[in-house]
Amino acid sequence: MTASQLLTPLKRQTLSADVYEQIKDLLISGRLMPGEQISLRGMAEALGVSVMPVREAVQRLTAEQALELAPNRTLRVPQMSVSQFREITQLRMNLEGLATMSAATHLTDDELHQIQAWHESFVAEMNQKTPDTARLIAFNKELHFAIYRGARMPVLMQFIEAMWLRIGPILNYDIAVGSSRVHEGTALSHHTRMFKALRARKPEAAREALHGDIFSAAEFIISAGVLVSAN
Amino acid sequence: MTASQLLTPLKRQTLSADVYEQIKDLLISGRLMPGEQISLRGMAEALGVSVMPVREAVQRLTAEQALELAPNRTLRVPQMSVSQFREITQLRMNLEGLATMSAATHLTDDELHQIQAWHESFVAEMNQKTPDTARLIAFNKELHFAIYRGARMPVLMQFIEAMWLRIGPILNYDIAVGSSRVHEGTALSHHTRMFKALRARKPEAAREALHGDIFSAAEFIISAGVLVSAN
DNA sequence: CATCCTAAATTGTGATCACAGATCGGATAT
DNA sequence: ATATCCGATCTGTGATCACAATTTAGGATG
Repeated sequence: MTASQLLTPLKRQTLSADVYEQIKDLLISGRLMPGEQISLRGMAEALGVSVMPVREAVQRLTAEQALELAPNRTLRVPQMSVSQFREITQLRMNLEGLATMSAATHLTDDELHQIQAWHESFVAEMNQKTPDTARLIAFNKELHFAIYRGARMPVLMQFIEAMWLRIGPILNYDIAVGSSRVHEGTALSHHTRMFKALRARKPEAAREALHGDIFSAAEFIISAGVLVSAN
Repeated sequence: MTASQLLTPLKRQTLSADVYEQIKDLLISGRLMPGEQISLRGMAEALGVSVMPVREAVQRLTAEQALELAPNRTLRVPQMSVSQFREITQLRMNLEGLATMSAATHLTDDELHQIQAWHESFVAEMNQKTPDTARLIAFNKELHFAIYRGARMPVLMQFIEAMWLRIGPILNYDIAVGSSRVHEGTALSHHTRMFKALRARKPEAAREALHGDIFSAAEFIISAGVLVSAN
């Protein structure tokens, strides 16, 4: 084996893809608030590139409705209405439920251990005196996606990512307001039930636990009143 | 009402969106074959615009996996493997089934009549001595999407369109090879059952008819051998 | 002190040029 | 006649400029 084979390429092939991943991360981890404005030139300057790569990245995110072009020709993170959120919640229960059931029958032992590791990281952070909400969000995401990857359904995976991309900013708004202690306590029990069902290879039980997780989180978000009324 | 309100805008706001719709139509109606190569400059010249709008349109289609960038830096319509097609078929049954059930309870009478009109157009074309396959494909698409629009679920609608965009070229390859008489005969009975169930406001029955439609079409495509073996 | 109007700055969109990598073609050598 | 090499051409990607539409700032006027 030569030395060059040991190296992992430092730079991505295209700047556009790189910029896309960065903005996507900002959105999915919730560091961009709904309604916040984005500027092509501002982004380009902040990233040290020309506007071209930013344009293509933003174009793609706009296509995925993760960003929107206001009639005033300004880009911004879209607001979300209650009905939109309800629809996405219904689709999440359906699609992520399907992925979870498939994962229950396809997961390898290694993958199961990886999932357990993320679950334990989540629990550990919860037990801190002052849990870091950003880390909780991240661990929660890794836990869920580790499961979905085990479904062996790449197209489904893409749809799930698209939904998370759109609800990411909402989750942020939630933690920005603070106080989601109650919900996170219930999230824990759902995660535990889900993991045990996956380990026991029980698809229906795993899906039911997931449904409980998604549903309780959605109820919390809706009751928090961070969503706009009409479209 | 002034005269200007009667006019429908001839030109779209952005050329990019216009180009995107055109290429999307080419793909979804199946006039681009899997493996066929695309060139930015070629497309731009054919459409009479510069490469910029084509770049953004193609970028978006690549993100939706309706086009792919080969390692040789050439753009082409992706091939589809049997496993990919099977996954999309499963997701179609799930998502389009969900849309159909929702439509069964939300459809207005006007929308129901519109669906009937598309159905009858399909039947009429079938009864021609030499049915135009392109028209059959178009009527079939309009019929299905008229139903899905009635579901009142825009996010779901977007996912369904993304799936049709990816299987469009396969449908073409099918009709290009010719001879899908048998399948279309069965498609007709499924459509009739589906329409009657919708008119009777029976969600489960409508979904079952749709499942039959999708499943039989998928079986035909797979047995036709137009899909590649591995990824 | 409030209001209106004008000019400067900022927005996304489109066109053009430059560039590196890959492909294809033709000529040369064996 | 066949293989090989080298240059012309084509590919997508990135940067820069131009433009129209919009917003914003500021000054003049009531």
